[in-house]
Amino acid sequence: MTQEPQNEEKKPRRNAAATRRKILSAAKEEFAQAGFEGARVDRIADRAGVNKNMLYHYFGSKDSLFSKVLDDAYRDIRQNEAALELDHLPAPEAVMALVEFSWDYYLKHPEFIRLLNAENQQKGRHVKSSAETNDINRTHLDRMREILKRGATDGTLRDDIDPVQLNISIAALGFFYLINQHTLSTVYQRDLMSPDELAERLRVMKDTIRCWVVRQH
Amino acid sequence: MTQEPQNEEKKPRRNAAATRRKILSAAKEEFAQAGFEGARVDRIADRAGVNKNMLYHYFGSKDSLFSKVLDDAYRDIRQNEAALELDHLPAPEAVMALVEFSWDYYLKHPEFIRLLNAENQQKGRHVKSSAETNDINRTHLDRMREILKRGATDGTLRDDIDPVQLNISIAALGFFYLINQHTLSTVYQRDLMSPDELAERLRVMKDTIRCWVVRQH
DNA sequence: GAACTAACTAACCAGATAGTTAATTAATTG
DNA sequence: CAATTAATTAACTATCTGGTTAGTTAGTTC
Repeated sequence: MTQEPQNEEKKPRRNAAATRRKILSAAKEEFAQAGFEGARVDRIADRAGVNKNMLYHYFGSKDSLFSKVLDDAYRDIRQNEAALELDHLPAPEAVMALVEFSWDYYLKHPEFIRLLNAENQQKGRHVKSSAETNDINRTHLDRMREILKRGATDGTLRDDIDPVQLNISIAALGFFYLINQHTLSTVYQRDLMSPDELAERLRVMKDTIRCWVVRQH
Repeated sequence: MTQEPQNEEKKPRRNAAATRRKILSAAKEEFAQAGFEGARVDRIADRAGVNKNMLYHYFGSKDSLFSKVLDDAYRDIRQNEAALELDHLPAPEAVMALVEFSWDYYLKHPEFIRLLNAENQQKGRHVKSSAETNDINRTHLDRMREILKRGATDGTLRDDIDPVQLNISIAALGFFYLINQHTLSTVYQRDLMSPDELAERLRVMKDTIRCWVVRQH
């Protein structure tokens, strides 16, 4: 009894699942902070509190580890997005909800945009070979297509909006602001990350997108 | 006479100005391609066809060299922008001209957006200490402020548009599309860099911004 | 409880990395 | 033309890099 404490979770000295999890979490942080080339395998191991060889044991290489981190990141944002209940909303409000969602998600998960950035610096070579991520994003596009169709039919939205262009613009307005916060804050001499400025940016984004997609009467 | 050819430019074996220029040009390419951490000092020297120590002789360090490259990039885009003759245009058209300019400039100078990206990955630490870049960008903001004031006065533009937000949105819609072209093309399964798609993106950007800034009558 | 498997560790490696040193040589100047 | 200065080179260094090797040890299975 004394050997196995009962009211604490058991701490086996070996735990493959936990080790994998710790590595993935540490890798996400490190890749987001430093980019792919800037990330250091030793630093990931240190952050995870794990021997460096464990990364190679479980993931094979720095590249494969990054691919896994990226896949997980895409899955998480799309799962959260899919959890929104948009079907009962009027089409214009559904679009506004998506603008708000992507902004909130970027703010809550700053590592997401940095990982995407890192991947594009690598010319998207990891994401190209991920069938899963491709599936995930296809349904994401389909959802927007549905909303636009619904809005075009009931006359609330324009009928000539390309869902790809719209998705890109929604992401762009928030993503660019956040990823370039350092140069922008310096150049425009304003703390663009203050709560007031963040709220204002969301207002501008919604205003801009609404104006573009809503049918003018 | 035969020693110094007259109809060719002289090629002195030593040429400080030319060496500096070659280093800066090579550094711009390398930093844009690989980011700050990913860039290799040896590769810059090779590209420039110059001994590595020349970089240290003229620029002191990898960091200072990057700062210089970044400053030059900002100066170039703002100089080109300032050369536009916008005063005689109606305010809405002046805004459209600026949307078109930034898009064309990004396409013509893909290294510019990649350098900005690299700098933000470095948390903007180089640009913070560049007084010149700050000056350059202040006049860039003033120009937009003037256009908005003119448009608000003559009733063609809304009078509640923040020039900072507008500048950011204009940059965002193009910048994001281009910097993330690899993941976006994969995810949406479309070659977003084909001439047709590029033209369509400019159309969407102009449509979006016009709709937001123009006063609805 | 012996045999086996998978988790884990430590020490190591070859090549790369930013930056330095010290000497050489071409242009300039008085 | 001698002295000086600035451009240029090659060789070097200490440290870091992703990845490997070879072994040890904790759980599991039969």
